[in-house]
Amino acid sequence: MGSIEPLGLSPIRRPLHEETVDRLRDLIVQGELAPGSRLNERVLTARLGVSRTPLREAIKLLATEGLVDLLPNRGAVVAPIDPARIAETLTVMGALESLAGELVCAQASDESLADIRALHYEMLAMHARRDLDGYFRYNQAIHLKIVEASRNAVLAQTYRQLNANVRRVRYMANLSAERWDAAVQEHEAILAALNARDAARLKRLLRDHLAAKLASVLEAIGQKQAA
Amino acid sequence: MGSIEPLGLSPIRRPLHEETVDRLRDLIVQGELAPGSRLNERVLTARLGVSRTPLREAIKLLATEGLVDLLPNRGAVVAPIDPARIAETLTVMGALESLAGELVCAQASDESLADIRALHYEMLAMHARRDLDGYFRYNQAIHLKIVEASRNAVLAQTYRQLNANVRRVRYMANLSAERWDAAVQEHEAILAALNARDAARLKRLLRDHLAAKLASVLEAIGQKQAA
DNA sequence: GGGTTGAATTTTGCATGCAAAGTGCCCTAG
DNA sequence: CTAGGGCACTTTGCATGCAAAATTCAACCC
Repeated sequence: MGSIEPLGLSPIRRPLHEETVDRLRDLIVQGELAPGSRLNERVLTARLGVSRTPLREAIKLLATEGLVDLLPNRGAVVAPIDPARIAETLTVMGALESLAGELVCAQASDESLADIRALHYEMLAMHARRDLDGYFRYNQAIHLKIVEASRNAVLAQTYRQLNANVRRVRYMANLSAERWDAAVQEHEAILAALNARDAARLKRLLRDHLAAKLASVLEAIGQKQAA
Repeated sequence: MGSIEPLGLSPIRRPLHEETVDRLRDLIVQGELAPGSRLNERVLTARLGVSRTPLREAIKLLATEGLVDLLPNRGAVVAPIDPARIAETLTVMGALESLAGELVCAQASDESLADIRALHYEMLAMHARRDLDGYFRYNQAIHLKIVEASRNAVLAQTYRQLNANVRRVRYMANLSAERWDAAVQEHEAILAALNARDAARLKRLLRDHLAAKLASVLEAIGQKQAA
C-alpha cells in the first residue's frame, strides 16, 4: 500500500472550491473585504479567477463559519463585526483552550511542549523588538499549537473555525502597551504551568488569558466605534 | 416583536440548498445512508428531486460538519463512525455543556429553567414507560435547551454542529437498562443543581454526565464492531 | 490462469445558460 | 417638488453542458 506519489514534485491540484474558500477567507479575515460589504459574484469571480460554481460553494461554507451572512435572493455580505458575537466566541474559545490545556498536561508529547516553548521564546523576541505583527503571528501559533498538542482533532478543528472570526478584529484592535506587557506576563505563567504539566493551573490561566483578551478586544472595538 | 407569519401557509420558500442540507443530514444521521457508503450525485439528485448544484453545495457543507468525507475527484462518502472521533467530539461537547451550565446559572431566565424542568419531567415519563425513542428525544431536547439557555449563540451553534455527528450512534447504541437508569439519576442531579443555580456543581455534573455517555457509547460501538 | 493494459463508460469538477427575484431609475400624477 | 408605479437592468438561484479524472470490464500477454 506504499504511496506512489512523486514526493514534492507532486502536481496535486487542490480542488478549486477549497482553494477559493481559503483565499476568500483570507480576504475577509485581513479586512480587504470590509465587514458589511456585499459579495458580488461577478466581481469576485473576476478577482479570484474562478467561475461562479466554486465561488458559491465557498461563500456558503464561509457562511457556516460565520464570516459571511447569506441574504436569500440577495446574495451575501461580509458579516459585520459584532462585539457581542466576538464576546461569545471568545468565551467559547476560552472553554476550548481550557480543555486543551488539561489534555495537553495529561498526554501531550514532550516534543509538542518543546515546540510550544520554542514558539514562546520567538514571541518574546518579537515583544522585545516591539514587532507587533510578528508578535501576533507567534501568539496565534502558540495558541494553535496548544490546541493541536491536545491530540483532539475535533477540538482543534472547532477552535480554528471559531478563531477565524476573531482574527478579524486583530487588524482593528491596536493593543495598548500595558495590555501587551500583561499578555506576555500571562504567557510566561502559561508556559510555566505547561512545563510543570500542572493541569489545574494551566486551565485557569488559559481561561483568564482569554477573558483578558476578550476585555481588551471589546474595549478596542468600542473605541473604534466611538471614533 | 410578534411573528407575522401566516403560520404554515407562509409561502416563504427556503433556499433549495438549505433544504437539501437538512434532508441529507437527516438521511445520514438516521442511518438511511450508511456510514462509508458513497454519495453518488446522480442517485441523490433523483432521490431528493434537486439538481446537482444545490446537492453539491449541501455535500460540501456536511463535509465541514464531519458527516461526509470528500475524496477529491472521487466524490464523497458518508463519514464512517470512528469511535476515536466520537470520543473526541463528546469530550469537546462536555466542555461546552459545562460552560453552558455555568452561564445558565449566572444568567438564564427563570422561564428557560422552567422549560428545562418541564422537559425533564416529560423525559421521566418516557423513562417510566420505557419509551426509549421518546426518552432520547426529550434527552436531546434538554441538552439543547441548556446550551440555548446560556444565551450564547456561538456556543449553541457549535454544540449543535458537533451533536449531529454524535446523534448517528444513537441509532446503533442500545442503552443498557442500568445505564439508562443511571443517566436518569444524573439528570435528576443536574436539574437540582440547575434549580439551585449552583454553577460549580452543575458544571461538574454536566461534564461527568457527558463522560459517562462517552463511556457507554464507546462500549456500545465496541460491541457493534465485535458482532 | 493471473495479472495488466487500455478503451468504453461513468462520475466528478467546473463553467455557463436561463428564468425569476431584486434593484434602481425615470417618468408621471398629484 | 414629492410620492408612486412601471420598466429596464442587474444579480442571484438553480439547471445543465462539457471536459477531465476515475472506474469498469474485457481482451491480451506472459
